[in-house]
Amino acid sequence: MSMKVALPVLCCGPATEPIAPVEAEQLAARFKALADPTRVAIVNRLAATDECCVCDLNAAFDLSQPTISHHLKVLRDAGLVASTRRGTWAYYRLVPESVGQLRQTLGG
Amino acid sequence: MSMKVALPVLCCGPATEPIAPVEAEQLAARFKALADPTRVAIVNRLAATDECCVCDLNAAFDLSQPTISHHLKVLRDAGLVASTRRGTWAYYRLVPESVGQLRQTLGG
DNA sequence: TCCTTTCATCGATGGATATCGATACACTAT
DNA sequence: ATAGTGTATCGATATCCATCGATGAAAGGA
Repeated sequence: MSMKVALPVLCCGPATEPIAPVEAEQLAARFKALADPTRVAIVNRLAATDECCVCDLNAAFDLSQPTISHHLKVLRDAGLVASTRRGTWAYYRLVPESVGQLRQTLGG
Repeated sequence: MSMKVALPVLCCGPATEPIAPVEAEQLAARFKALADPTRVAIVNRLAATDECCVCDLNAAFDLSQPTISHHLKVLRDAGLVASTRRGTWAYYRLVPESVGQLRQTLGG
């Protein structure tokens, strides 16, 4: 009988502690909010203008108003944007901490 | 008759040129590749170990081998990882340029 | 050659999502 | 109050995706 002790030839060692599952889900949820061209464009616009009202986004994206509202809700639920109502209009802005968390995950 | 010339009260001006649609789709496709907890964890692991064989990932993620292979394909198709076959094993590694592009999009 | 191991692909399925029209809600002005 | 406008939600539908078992392909060892 060949003892076959087979030294543990790890192809790749777990160099550092793997990411916590709950944290992976958090990050994935936020990346998913960016997994749509319209939402990428919205975030890009918000990054350039600090604040933006929905009426302007409706005009900019050749999509129905409910669809834009849906995308904004997805970004809101992910914590990537925040909204404020002033009078008739709703204004949206980025949440820098959340965006920064994603950037940091990508090796920032 | 009140002319109602309504000065163009732009809620928010388009401060800079909006992102090109084709570029938004490119970015969204890559973010979509990260829109899954398992894939976030894989990328996190690759970022820590430089190189990793599939057999190790299969052992690490409590998912079936085809499922892991599927996730690796998604990451490959998005250009976020690359693979090399050496003998029996396939080794995966990050593609730093692609990851960097995403980081830059997030305000890097 | 045959067998084993490693990895990729295929086919199916349950669940999520993007989109729209219709509708409800919130605010302003008359 | 009533009307009008800006925004959110609802309901429906077509498409996409994560997951699995089964199978195929490729490499190495007996």
